[in-house]
Amino acid sequence: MSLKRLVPRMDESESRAWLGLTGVLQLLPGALETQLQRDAGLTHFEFVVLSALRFAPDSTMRMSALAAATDSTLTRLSHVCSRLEKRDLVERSSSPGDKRATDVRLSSHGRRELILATPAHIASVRRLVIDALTPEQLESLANVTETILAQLTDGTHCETALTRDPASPSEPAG
Amino acid sequence: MSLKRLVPRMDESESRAWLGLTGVLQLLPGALETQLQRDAGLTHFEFVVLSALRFAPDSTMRMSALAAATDSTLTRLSHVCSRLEKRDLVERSSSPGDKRATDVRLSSHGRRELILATPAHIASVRRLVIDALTPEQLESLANVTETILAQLTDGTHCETALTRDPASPSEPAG
DNA sequence: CTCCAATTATTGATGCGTCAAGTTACGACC
DNA sequence: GGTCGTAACTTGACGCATCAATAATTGGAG
Repeated sequence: MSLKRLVPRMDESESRAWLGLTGVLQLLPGALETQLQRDAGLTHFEFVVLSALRFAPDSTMRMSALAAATDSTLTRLSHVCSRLEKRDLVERSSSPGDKRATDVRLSSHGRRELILATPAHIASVRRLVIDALTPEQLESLANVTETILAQLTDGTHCETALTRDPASPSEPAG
Repeated sequence: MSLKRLVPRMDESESRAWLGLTGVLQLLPGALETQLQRDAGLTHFEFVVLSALRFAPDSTMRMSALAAATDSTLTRLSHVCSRLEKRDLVERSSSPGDKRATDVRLSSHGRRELILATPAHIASVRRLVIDALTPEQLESLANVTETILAQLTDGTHCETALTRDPASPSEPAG
C-alpha cells in the first residue's frame, strides 16, 4: 500500500521513485537490525554507540558528547547505556572534572564483542547497498540523498495545513 | 556517526552515498510521522491503514487482507485496529461468510478525519522529496531504490558471519 | 557567601512493535 | 458426527523510544 492512489497527479517517474523509497525505508533498517541481532545480539543503535566509543581517546566519552556523536538524545542514550552496562559492554563513571557529567567507557569485553560484530555488519551493508550499485548509481544516490537531507534540515518549514482548529488535532467533529 | 571510519576501503562516492542514505533513513520517517501526528493525530501506519480502507469496496476489508495490503502483520494490525476502534475511526464486525474472520470498516468519522489529514501529508511528501528533485534525480532514485529492493528481497542470503571472522584492521589502545 | 538559573544526566510513565500462546471456527477424514 | 489439523484473529508480555519530571552540580549575580 502506498500513496499512489491518493496522488493521481503523480506521474510514472514520481510514483516509481516514491514507491521505491518507501520500500527501502521499510525494509532496509529491518534487514540491518536483523543481521546485527542475529550475529552479535546488538541493536543497530547499540552498534553505533559502541563504534563511537571505540575510536574515542581512551575509549571514553561524556554522555552528552556521545549523544551528539550518535545523533541521539541524552535520554535515549542513558537507557541504552544502562542496558549495555548490565551486559558489561561499557562502564560508567562520574567525570572527574565536572561531577554532573558521567563518562562512558568501552570495556575490554565490549571492545572484543564489537570487533567480532563489525565485519559481518559491514558485509551486510556492502551486499545490500554498496556493492549492488554501479558507480554511477552510487553517485546518483549520494546526490539525491543529499538533496533530500537539505530539505529535511531546511529551516523554512512551510507548516503545511493547519486549516483546522489547531487546539484539537484529532477530535474535531466534521 | 557512521561506518565511515570502520570502512577505510570505502571510496569517496561510496562514503557519500552511504552517509546520505543513512541520514535519510534516520530523518525522513520521523519527519513524516511528526507532520501527521501534529496535523491529524495519526501514526503513519494508521494513515496507511485508513487509506487502504478508504478505497476498498464498502470501505471494508478483512483483517488478513488489510494486513497484506499494508505490508503488515495480523498481530500489529489487530493492535492498531483496537486503538482505532476506541477512537471511533473504524468498526470491526465478525464476517458473515467465515466466522473466524473479522471485517474492518472505515467509519464515517474516520473517513472525515482521513480526508482532512490527507492533503497536508501529501504536501509534506512532495515538499520533502518529490518536488525537491529534478526529473533526472527522480528517475535515478527510482532506479537505485529498485536495485536495493531487489537485494533486500533476494532469497540468496549469504549468511555472512556465523563464523566469527576476526579480520579487523585497526585497534587503538584502550 | 548565598541564592538561583542553567547544565547534565537519570528515572518513570506511556505508546508502539514483535513474539509466543491462546481461542474460535472451518473442513475434511474416518 | 467426533476429532484432528489448520486458518484467522486476539491477547499478554517484553523491549525500545519518547516525554515529562526529578536530582545533582555548577557558575554567576548581588
